[in-house]
Amino acid sequence: MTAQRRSGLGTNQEAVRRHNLGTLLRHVHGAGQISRAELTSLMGLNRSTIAGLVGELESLGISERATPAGGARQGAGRPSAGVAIAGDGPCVIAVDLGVDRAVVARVGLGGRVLQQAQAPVPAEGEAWQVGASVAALIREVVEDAPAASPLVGIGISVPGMVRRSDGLIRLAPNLEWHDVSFGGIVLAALGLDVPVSLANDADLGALAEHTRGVGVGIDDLIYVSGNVGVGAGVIMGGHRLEGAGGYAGEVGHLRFDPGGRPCHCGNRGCWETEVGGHAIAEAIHCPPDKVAQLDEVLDGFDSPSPELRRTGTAIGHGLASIVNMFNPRLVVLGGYFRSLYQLVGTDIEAGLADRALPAPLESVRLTLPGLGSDSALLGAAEIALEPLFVDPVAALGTALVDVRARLAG
Amino acid sequence: MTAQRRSGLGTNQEAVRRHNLGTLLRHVHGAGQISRAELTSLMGLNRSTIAGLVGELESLGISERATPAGGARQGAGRPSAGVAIAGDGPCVIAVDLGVDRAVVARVGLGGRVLQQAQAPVPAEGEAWQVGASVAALIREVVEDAPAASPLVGIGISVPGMVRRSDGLIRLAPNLEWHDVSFGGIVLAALGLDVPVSLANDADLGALAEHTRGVGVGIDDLIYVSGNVGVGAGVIMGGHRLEGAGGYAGEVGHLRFDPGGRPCHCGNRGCWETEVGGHAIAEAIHCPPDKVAQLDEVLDGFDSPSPELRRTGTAIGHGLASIVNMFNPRLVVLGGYFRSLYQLVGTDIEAGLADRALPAPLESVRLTLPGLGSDSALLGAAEIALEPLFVDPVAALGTALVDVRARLAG
DNA sequence: TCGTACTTGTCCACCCGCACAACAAATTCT
DNA sequence: AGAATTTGTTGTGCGGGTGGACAAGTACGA
Repeated sequence: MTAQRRSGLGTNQEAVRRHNLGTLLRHVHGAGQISRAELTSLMGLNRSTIAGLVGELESLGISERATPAGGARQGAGRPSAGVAIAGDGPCVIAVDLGVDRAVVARVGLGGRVLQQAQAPVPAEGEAWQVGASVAALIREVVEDAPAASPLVGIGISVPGMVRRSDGLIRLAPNLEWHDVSFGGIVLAALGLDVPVSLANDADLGALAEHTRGVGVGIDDLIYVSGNVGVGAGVIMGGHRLEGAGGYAGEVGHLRFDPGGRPCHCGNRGCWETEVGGHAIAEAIHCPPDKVAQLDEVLDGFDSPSPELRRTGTAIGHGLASIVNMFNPRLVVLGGYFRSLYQLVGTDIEAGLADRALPAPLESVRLTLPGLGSDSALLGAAEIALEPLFVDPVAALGTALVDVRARLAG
Repeated sequence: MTAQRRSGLGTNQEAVRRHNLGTLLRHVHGAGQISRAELTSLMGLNRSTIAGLVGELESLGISERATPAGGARQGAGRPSAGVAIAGDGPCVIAVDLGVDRAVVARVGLGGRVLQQAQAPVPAEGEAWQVGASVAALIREVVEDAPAASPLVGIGISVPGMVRRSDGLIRLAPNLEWHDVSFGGIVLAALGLDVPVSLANDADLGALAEHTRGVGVGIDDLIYVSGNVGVGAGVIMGGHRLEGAGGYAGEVGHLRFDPGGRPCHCGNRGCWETEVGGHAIAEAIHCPPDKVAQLDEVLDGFDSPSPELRRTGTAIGHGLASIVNMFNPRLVVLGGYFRSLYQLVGTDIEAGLADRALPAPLESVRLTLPGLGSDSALLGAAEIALEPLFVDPVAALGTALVDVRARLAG
């Protein structure tokens, strides 16, 4: 839902104002704090126009005037006034639903995590149980929220396939969920009605890394996440690749070896059967019930075993297909691929270099996430914040004020 | 480059006018002929605004008033005046560079092919030879062009990987070209200086099918082209997927069978080694020198042989990986896949259904191109026309008037 | 220490472009 | 033929970005 699709519509002047106000807020959000002078050059608008927009943002209670960034002051001239996120400005709830635990945070503009809480998720938990657990965490997290701070929405990261039209969880294999309307469940448990956005964890990882991680300024990147299942979030040309239903990026089921092991999807030799959590757990003789904590197990290794090195090569070979398909500038390795990259990075790189075409290979770089294990959580915050950048006024109109009181009552 | 990437810029009112004029022209271009009433509802602007824009288009010599579309007239009320492409309106040169022949056309707005010519391309021809040949075809094609019709640019479809930053042909395996600046070569042979755009043939096929083929109104589609090599053009969310360097869509080198045949790319068992032109030619015992005319050979078959059916299944299996990755709504089978789809379509469909994930599978459809074998040519015209839709006034400013005279002199 | 140069914020008039309303024109329906 | 309907045309109004003039605030140099 990044840049809304105005497929062929004209632009009237009201839309201009909306767009400019939203874009300005996006810049403030991206930088956390920014001077009006920088905004004028970034947006290519006149000083007076920026002044008007900043004034509107302030009167909406979103931003506030900041002292001219005391630090690096360069050149002569009057210092430019800073625009900063207001202390009790709008916020969102971000939920990272993992296979074994849920993390919930209240996040403000600028990606600031204001409160955070987490709880284990019972294995094979019913959706409504998990929903109740998440709702409890949300109550906890808004406990200290200032009454003036409006809640714009809730963003939820899901380890599975999410239909983009309505946020239905079509399939979350490792939660054993089919067609679950988790957004509705959480809202019902809270007794609230705010906009809820759900998306795949890898998609959100990509979004977060693009907005405030290693991918800032890089418009073609892929976030490959190893989390029991293997998935990818793709950003191309600065936009999220969603696909017709929202299921794009299912790289775990790329054909890898037609003679390979059977996959839970019904096929044989999917990439996931080689580099997925269960395959790796088996390779390093890790008990199956600890697959969810595979990254911690892997972090315990200090030297790569031959099995792990083979896995690294397989990761590289799979990445080669991905790189050939998408030609990204950056591939971010998330989930337990993080740990693996630190252990057998050279094997991954070698496997990639061996199988990728020269042209896409020369411009691609592998890297670790810049946000550690918070990528998906912060990505969930981003999609919930998104409406603010499309139309700040409208988004604040539908936002919820004094959430704490409403949840108490 | 559909909606240009104003990455974070603001919109001033000059940009509004540009955008609206360009969008209006895009609609006229898409429909060929359209009424002002339709334009008002499509663009969501006021009648009078549309009137102003249409007036500007007419005074630029791009469009002209048309009688109210004599045909289906519905409802009461004054009939709406039509907007049609002007007879001597702007045009472009489209070049479809094939492995064995080059097709050149002069194409006007609305995708109308005004003149066309073609010539064989010598096997292993040097780039400058091919360039001279193409230049001759261009001269031929502008022979009868009205002097008033400005030439906006040249678009060239290339069977290979094209760098998007400058249009350099990095690799065209079946022409045996490496790092060829074909655009410059053609311009030099013509002694002209007009904007030249180059792109991969599959990318352009996707673009053309999306603009005026079977993919009209479908924003997530893939055009898979079998043309000696196998490539794909991807349109997602209505935008071309280009990738960092412009090489996205190299599906021919997806890993298909690690124990398979060696591929010219240096690997083993790429999809192309199973379903590429040479593999198919071998399977049906077609002499290697007729690979370029494989579609004609295939059209000679009236019943599918077991070898072809196996190939069909392999195509389906490969498409499954593509569908899992991109989740398109439509997959268009171009090149000799057209002939194959007519022969062994059920095997292709079965192979796809067998291997794709349920969620992406349920919304995807396979189909033949709506533009036959002209997809790439018309796509080349589209990229050449593209600047007109971004800023008609500027594009006409750089256009070349009275091309015929200039080429003669 | 003071003056100059430079950059930015603020205020103003101005212009551009879209919206809106009123009227005229053209066609269908009754 | 007249009513209803839809659209083109025209003039006015308004929103919003632009640009200039001036003030404010800082750095640099004498």
